[in-house]
Amino acid sequence: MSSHNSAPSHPLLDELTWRGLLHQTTSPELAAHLAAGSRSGYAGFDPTADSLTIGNFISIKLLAHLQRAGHRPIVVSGGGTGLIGDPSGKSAERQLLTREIVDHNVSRQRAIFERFLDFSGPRAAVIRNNADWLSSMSYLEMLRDIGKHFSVNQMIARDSVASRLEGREQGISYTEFSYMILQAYDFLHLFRADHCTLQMGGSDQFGNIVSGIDLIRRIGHGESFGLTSPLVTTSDGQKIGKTEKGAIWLSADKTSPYRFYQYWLNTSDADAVKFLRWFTFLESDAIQALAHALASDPAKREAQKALAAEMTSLTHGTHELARAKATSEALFTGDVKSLDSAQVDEIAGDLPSSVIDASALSAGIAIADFIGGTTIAASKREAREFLQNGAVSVNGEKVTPDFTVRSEHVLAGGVILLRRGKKAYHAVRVHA
RNA sequence: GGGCGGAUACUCAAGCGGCCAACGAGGGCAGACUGUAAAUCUGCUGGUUUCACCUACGGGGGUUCGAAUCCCUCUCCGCCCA
Repeated sequence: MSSHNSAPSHPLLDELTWRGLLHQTTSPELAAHLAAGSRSGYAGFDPTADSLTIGNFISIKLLAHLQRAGHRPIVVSGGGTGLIGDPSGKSAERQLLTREIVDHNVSRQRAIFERFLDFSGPRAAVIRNNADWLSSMSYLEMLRDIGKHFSVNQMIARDSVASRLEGREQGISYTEFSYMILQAYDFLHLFRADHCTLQMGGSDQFGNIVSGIDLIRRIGHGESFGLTSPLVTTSDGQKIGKTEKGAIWLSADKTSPYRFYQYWLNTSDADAVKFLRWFTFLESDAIQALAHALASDPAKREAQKALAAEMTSLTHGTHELARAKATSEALFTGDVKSLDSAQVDEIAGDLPSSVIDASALSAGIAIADFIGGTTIAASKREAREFLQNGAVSVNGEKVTPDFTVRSEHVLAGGVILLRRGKKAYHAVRVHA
């Protein structure tokens, strides 16, 4: 196993380098290989969920950069390996997914890739499902033709395996132990079927990538390459895209465009420029300009705004971006009373909401009771606490604990907007 | 199979008959300061009709005026001996 960080000399590698997305390559020859012709390269994705998160976005972006540099990206959905489970980076044995779930997830993820990669033209992206070649292969074939080329001595030396062998309490099953053979075989298959000569992935995939390259050298009698991106984290070492409310997904039904926009907008100063390089396709000049803007007037948050705008339009389109921006604007300026009913209705659609009967309101409801059943406060006890702290607003105006909600507080769109603290909103729809 | 130790709130981790809804740390949430940032400081972090009651310390049963704390049993986990 060897790695190289020496100066790359191909536009793709240069691009990834200045963006901070190049961790290591398997060979210094990669630049020459890319320069000599149009190549095909792939990255794999686990079908463990029916969508993808911004944690997966870096791998998607590697493929996108590859395509922009004149090569063909191949998305490999791990429909077959997903039935096994990759032990890399996992401390415990994983639960196996059923065939039905994996198939369903693979098909749902397709739609996401179509937004970031070009599926037309001479360098059209393609999607492959490794279940197509893995599931038809017999166990005997696998052992005879593939397994023969793997040394168990090397396999157990692998970090992902070694860490599981150390502690007797966790262990690793034969199934997961075999994972690396399957992934190596994927690369061989793609090498043969699609002339694919490059595999990309996160730095934790380096070992698996090298296994594939070795296998191709041994029985494919060809040369292939690997490239990894660094593990991306926030400045305080947190995983990106993990929030208390769950991961940030790339599909609107799991993370609304508004929430998506807000996630990026809330990026800390320390991370903003880094994220612009990692996640957006903005040019170096544009990012430098934003870096200067951030340094000279951080309060304006221009870098964060650009990041949020870029990511939202890229992922959900310009129409959704405009909506997310408008919603954010209205909510955070507190100026919700001047909105017309259509606008209020749209905003309410982006927020967690609940329904209340108009008749219940005519008598007036104490604010603590009103908030109790919403996402603003988990219980009435908590509601009282927030009210005591002065954390609650109704329609953009701070309220006191003795406030009573009445019919007159219903906005044009038949909605009452609640806010707790700075960022937690809830819409109550009033049913006539 | 035998011996020993353990299972406590989101996590780690005290408590070992009443002063325990349960020390402390982390996390989370809110307030102040700000910029929908970071850092810092303060408060909160089981529920309700708030100073009272209810539900909780792996499951079930028991002792006691009273148990997270003692006893029995079940489940799971760790260590040691076979």
